[in-house]
Amino acid sequence: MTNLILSKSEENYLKSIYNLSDSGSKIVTTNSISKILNIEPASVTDMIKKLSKKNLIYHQKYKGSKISKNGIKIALQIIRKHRLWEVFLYEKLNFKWDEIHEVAEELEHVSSDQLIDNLDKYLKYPKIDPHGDPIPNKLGEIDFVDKISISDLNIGQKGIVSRIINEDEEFFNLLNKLKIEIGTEVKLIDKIEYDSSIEIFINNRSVIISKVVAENIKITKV
Amino acid sequence: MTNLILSKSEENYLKSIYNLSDSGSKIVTTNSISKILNIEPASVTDMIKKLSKKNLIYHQKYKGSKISKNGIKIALQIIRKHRLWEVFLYEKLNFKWDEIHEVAEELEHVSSDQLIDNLDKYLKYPKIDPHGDPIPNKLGEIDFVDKISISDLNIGQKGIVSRIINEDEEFFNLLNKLKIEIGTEVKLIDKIEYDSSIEIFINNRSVIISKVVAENIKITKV
DNA sequence: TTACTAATTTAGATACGACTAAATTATTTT
DNA sequence: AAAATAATTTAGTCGTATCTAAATTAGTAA
Repeated sequence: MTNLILSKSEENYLKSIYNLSDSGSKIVTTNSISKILNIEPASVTDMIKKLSKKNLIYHQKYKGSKISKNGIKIALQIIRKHRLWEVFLYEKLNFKWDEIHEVAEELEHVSSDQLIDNLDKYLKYPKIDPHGDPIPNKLGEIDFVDKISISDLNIGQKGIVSRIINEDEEFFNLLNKLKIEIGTEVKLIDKIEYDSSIEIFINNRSVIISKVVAENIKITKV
Repeated sequence: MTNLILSKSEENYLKSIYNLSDSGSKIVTTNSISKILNIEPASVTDMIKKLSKKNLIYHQKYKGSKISKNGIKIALQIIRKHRLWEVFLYEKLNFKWDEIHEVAEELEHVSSDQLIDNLDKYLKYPKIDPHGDPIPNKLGEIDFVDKISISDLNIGQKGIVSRIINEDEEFFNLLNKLKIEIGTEVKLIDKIEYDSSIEIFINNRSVIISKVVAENIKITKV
């Protein structure tokens, strides 16, 4: 039963539920789906029933939803498409880092296995998208990803920027100004208790970044 | 009033009406739209009312529909997207000539000017798609196209294959076998009155092709 | 443990884009 | 020119995906 054809809406719900569920492990509330998709809770309830009937999620009334094995499989294929298109837009069509998400949201719903497989090959089977998020392969296998932020380093420790969360332009401009990108080496110099901002050494100089910024920059320790 | 946002359905109707109208000049019947889109005439009538209200077509009850200036403009932008995606699929993703149409039908509805403009640039501003159909530019300007088929040549005259109509695999295989593609030179040797098939000289040998095949291969005289 | 609040679901409505059946108009044939 | 046929439109219905308002349930605080 893998070959259901899902509507664009169903795909969007499933993807959101997967994203909210911490790789399928957590139960997701109706409200959280409502917020992330900007759709009223009552409408979310309707769709939950639909996805439940198709065995893509399990749902307990008033308790929440959990994505099924098959649901995860399908969600990963949608995420695969999204991220491959992001690579295409970024590398081939010269889109900026903060411009790719919106267009990929549309492209991900074009359904053709041949299209995605050939695109994957054309892009030389990329492992991560331009934000550093891992791209599931054809089988739905995915490298799980660092959850360590810069602020989790101890003073004096180094890391490599591996993933940047957040799509918006302001954040993009800031990263650009600081010359922070995937692969950049950072070293934690100091934690400022007062406002939880941190001082880092990066590109041969030290800068202070706020707590929020630090949390959106994930790293691999070195 | 150029910046209407149209649904996928509206776009498909508009494109079909344009295609059936001989570049906007002819009046299009409800039935012909019904046939080409595989949608019941009653439903077509509904959509005609909608497009009429948006001034994309003019409609006279029981008489037919004519696409408006603005309708043409929008239709050409959809066709532009379709054909650019066809070039992409054919040249970059190694799709076969007969596989591109279906996927391009979906991709053409992704709406982002930046996407199409950058794709156009990436493909080096192609003038024709893999079938030889002209690609409208950003302004909607389009090179009009040869309407001469091989069978319109006189005996002994030569032409260059400029356009191949028809998407289906059988036809594709036949062209492949005969090594007919865009740019191939053909010479008319004889017209066979009995069944209107014709004998042509092509790739250093003579072959006989049926009337239907001949009509679907358009040429430029040399 | 009861009452309040927040989350969720139910009920009923709407827009879209399709359908069928029936009515109307146009066209063709006799 | 009337009758038959074909094309088109109208009327009414349906599924999808959304909404609002009201009812129900769960969780929290008194």
